[in-house]
Amino acid sequence: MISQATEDYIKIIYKMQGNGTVTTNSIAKALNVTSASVTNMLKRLAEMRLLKYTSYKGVKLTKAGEKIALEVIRHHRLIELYLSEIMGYTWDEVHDEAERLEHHISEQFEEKIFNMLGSPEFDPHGAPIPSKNGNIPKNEISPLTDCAPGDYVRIERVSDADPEMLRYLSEIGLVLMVEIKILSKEPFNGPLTVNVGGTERMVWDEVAKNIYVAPVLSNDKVEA
Amino acid sequence: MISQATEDYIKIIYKMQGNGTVTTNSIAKALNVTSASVTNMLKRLAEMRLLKYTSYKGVKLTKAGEKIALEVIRHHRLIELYLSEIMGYTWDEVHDEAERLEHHISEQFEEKIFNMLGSPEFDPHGAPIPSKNGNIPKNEISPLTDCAPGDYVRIERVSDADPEMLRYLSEIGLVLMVEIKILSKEPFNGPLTVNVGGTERMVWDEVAKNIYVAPVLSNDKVEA
DNA sequence: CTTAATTTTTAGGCAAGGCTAAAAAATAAG
DNA sequence: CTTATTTTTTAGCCTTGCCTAAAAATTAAG
Repeated sequence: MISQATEDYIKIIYKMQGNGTVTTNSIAKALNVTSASVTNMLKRLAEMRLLKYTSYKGVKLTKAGEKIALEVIRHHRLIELYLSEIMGYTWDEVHDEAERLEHHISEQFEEKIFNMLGSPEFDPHGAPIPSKNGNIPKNEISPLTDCAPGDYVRIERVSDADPEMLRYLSEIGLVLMVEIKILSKEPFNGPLTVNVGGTERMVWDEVAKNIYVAPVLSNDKVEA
Repeated sequence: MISQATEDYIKIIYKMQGNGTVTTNSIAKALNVTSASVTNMLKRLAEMRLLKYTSYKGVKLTKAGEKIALEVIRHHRLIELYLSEIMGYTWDEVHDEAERLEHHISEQFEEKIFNMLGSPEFDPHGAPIPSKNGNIPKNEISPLTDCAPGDYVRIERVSDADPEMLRYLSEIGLVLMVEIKILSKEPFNGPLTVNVGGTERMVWDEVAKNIYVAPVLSNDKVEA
């Protein structure tokens, strides 16, 4: 049996691999444990062949490690969607519940909710749900902070890290699939102004960096 | 935070308190650990004031211990019912899934499923679901083994201990709320014959002792 | 009432996963 | 290139829960 701690380490390492080198310290910060504990755990994970670990260098998941990461992430995101779609949770409530349940559901449970949800590809924050065999649905998105005045975009994903932020975002109407127009943008990571549902909103850096968008194509507009 | 092991001990002790003295050995057998482990754990549980423990004598839950037991049991039975009613699990599949999940759902999750299920009082095996404040719904039932020829009874509860047995019971139509007539009974714990849905069935002791029934009252019959 | 059998506890270990404090390695600065 | 700073690892310790083997207490049998 694979422990919850193991799953948590593997998952966080997988996520961090996406953006640069994974260091002992960064894992420690992400999991809120000491670096000494991390070193200790990394050795054990290496022994289990879930990752390659070179002292003082860094860490890289093996195929086996990645498989586990994807399974846990699949569980997490399916559960988030289930809580939101079927059980009436709001998008700021789902993360904490999913964080615990992801470690304890059976294959059968996973299959049931996957079917009940109609083989979904994205969770309530727009994050892709890895398929059973580890494929990750793609969608072309870029940070809202990269937009320029005049752009017409759709919100495709938001970070689920901070529930407070999620509540604020729904308050001002910045929710998934909403289309917004970029009105202005100040230099030096200054605030943007956007038009969302007819209202003009100021979106400064700390908020904007939680939001990812895709351009709305002209034929999409026609369809709508 | 209260650990899963703690919850498991408390729950099993609570259940065993119902039928006689709870001994170190009996706990060990029920949890499939050694008696030494049990002694060890009992000391810690006593320190936490979840039970009174007298060496070589026995064990008795405190109010605090009972409260925890009832919470866990409430979780377990609500989850079982949810899996069965909403997610399409069969009654032999729900126990194992609930056994893990019961330790990891939030108050919010509990409330949601409780409401989705319409404030239910009994789980899919007919076991009572303790209310939030610890009340246990009553229903007057007796073991099928106590029935006499001529009795006309309704199945109100079955033991959920053995999934195999549950599958067998549904196969032969002995499911919850079914009404059966006792046709005959042999002495010395011999088999009963019963009429279930027009079919005559033999029900011997090992099967019968999983089944609890209530007499069907004449006005119930009229209603039906 | 004494011996045998059973139950329970004690003693000592082990693995997981944490921690702190100190040592060692790597990196950055002068 | 040497010193300071930061990062990582070692060493040693702790708690939770489990184990085995042996000792002690209780219960049963003769």
